[in-house]
Amino acid sequence: MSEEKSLNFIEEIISQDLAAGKYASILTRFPPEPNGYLHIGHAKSICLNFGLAKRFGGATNLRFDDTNPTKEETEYVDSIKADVKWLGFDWIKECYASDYFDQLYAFALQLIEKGLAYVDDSSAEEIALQKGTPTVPGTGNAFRNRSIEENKALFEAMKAGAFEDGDKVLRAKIDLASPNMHMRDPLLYRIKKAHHHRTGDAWCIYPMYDFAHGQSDSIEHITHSVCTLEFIPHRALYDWCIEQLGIFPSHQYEFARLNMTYTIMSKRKLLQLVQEEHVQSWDDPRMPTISGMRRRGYTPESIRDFCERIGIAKRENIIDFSLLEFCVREHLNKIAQRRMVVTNPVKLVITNYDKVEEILHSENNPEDPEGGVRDVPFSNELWIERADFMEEPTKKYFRLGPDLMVRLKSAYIIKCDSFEKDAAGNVQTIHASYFPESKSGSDTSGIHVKGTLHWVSAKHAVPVVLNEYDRLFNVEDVAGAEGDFKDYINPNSLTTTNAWAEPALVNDSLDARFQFIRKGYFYQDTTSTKDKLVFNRTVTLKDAWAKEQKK
RNA sequence: UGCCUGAUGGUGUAACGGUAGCACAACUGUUUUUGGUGCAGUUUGUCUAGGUUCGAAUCCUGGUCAGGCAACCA
Repeated sequence: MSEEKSLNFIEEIISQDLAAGKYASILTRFPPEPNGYLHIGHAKSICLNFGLAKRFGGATNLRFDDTNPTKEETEYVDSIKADVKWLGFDWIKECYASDYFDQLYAFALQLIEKGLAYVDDSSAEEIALQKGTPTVPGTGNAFRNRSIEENKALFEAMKAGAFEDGDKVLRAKIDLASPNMHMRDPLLYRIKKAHHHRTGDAWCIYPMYDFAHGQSDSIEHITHSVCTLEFIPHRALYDWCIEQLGIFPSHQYEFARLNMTYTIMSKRKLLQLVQEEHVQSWDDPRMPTISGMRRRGYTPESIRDFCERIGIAKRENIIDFSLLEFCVREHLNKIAQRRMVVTNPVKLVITNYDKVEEILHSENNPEDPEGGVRDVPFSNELWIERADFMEEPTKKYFRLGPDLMVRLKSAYIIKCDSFEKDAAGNVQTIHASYFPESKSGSDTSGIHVKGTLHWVSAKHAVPVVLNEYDRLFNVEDVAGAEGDFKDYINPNSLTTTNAWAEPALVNDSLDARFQFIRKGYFYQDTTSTKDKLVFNRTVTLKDAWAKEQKK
């Protein structure tokens, strides 16, 4: 822990609490509802909650906020656990709000007995109407004055299944004129005759968020309950419940959720993308989900680094996607194995190469002195990138063209002597001669060239499929843009191409990170097999030449 | 018309009454067998009007702007 780094406002609070002796140690929690897959916004919360505990010597619970059976599934529980683990965090306890249903029910009874809760027979519409508006106080109804005995009997009957969905609700009796809408007799329990993924059909009444979350925190003795800004108005109710029940005083603190350019962070909208098949699945590499990012090739380290860099504050924010890309490039640059892959090939024939073939050696990672080298076969017929040849080169073009010289990476310097075109006028074959004394590592040619090209020996090349991704949306602020967010979907977010790769890739591990030289960072897709290698582009390399060309 | 948050370069985030710093982005230059990486550097900022103070991004008052608050969702 560096003393240089300043504390964010939550760390500030915790260190003060600890210094004041308010707690012996801290306990945080990460409380997802298992109704979808985790996304990068959750990663921010995960890194915060687990990071806080780690930093201050505490622990973190993983708690599933499963109080709405109609939206939640075990599939989501499993994916959430896998994602948190993959990110590199361990919870001390795995908890479920549904484990507290008995206790929560008892709490509700306590409130009824204190005259602080009542059963209301009104419809949802009537209740909404009676709540008034932010500027007009709400009005009560006759149900508000039911006796404690009647409320108790009615609530017990609710639990016993005597009523149907929507017939009755349990509400707290607080203040119908409160300037805080959430204090205007909020709903505590509703009837839902639905199957719960964990409690099955044991219950037909389920607590609302406001009656489950704070109490769950309290039951677990969470010291610092950290959530996002939209829960600020709920805090008064959170505190009210804890106070009236006289239970462990957990405290809620709020920070601004993550927003990022060119993507969305709403579970509802992400679900829509999946259901309407704008993407293939929750773990589609274009999705901002943890599982999508994992499949795309992001490393947990880079995501943690990103979450560290964006900081924690209370103001709304929208983070440049390029910061995430910076983080993943920085990590991958250090660990990725370099390989050569040609995507849009054109044939290069070395006319004066009189050997059949030879094995050259190329470093696996110039950033890693221990990284070693690999064998790369070389022969007189190679594939190079079509974009690396220009019939009439411009001034700053450092690649191949008539009479121009370049180095073939880890091989020889060559000079273009001639080229052939097909009937359509496309360059088909390039003829070049090589300088035997310019061999990499033992170059005595004295020739200096500006450009170095990647290449693949044609007869040794193996076919691979590349999935190259672009941003999912074509506006920066998708959530803030007018109209339907789906109008801004980038129709070209996925490009799949066939390419030629050097043979080493066939024997590489499925989990290895690659940099295809001059192309970008790639990671094998979950569908990849030895017979059909499929790679996903995690992120491109920075491309100064592309920028230059745009000018 | 109410209540609650917040406002520092293009984007984030620090500075806790005492030199507005850091990162990303952008732009130079340099190194380089990846137009990658590395290295050096440049540009750009305290919402506004008053007040307190020797001194204000920071404290006070008014204003402006942005976001949130009424779901039998979390």
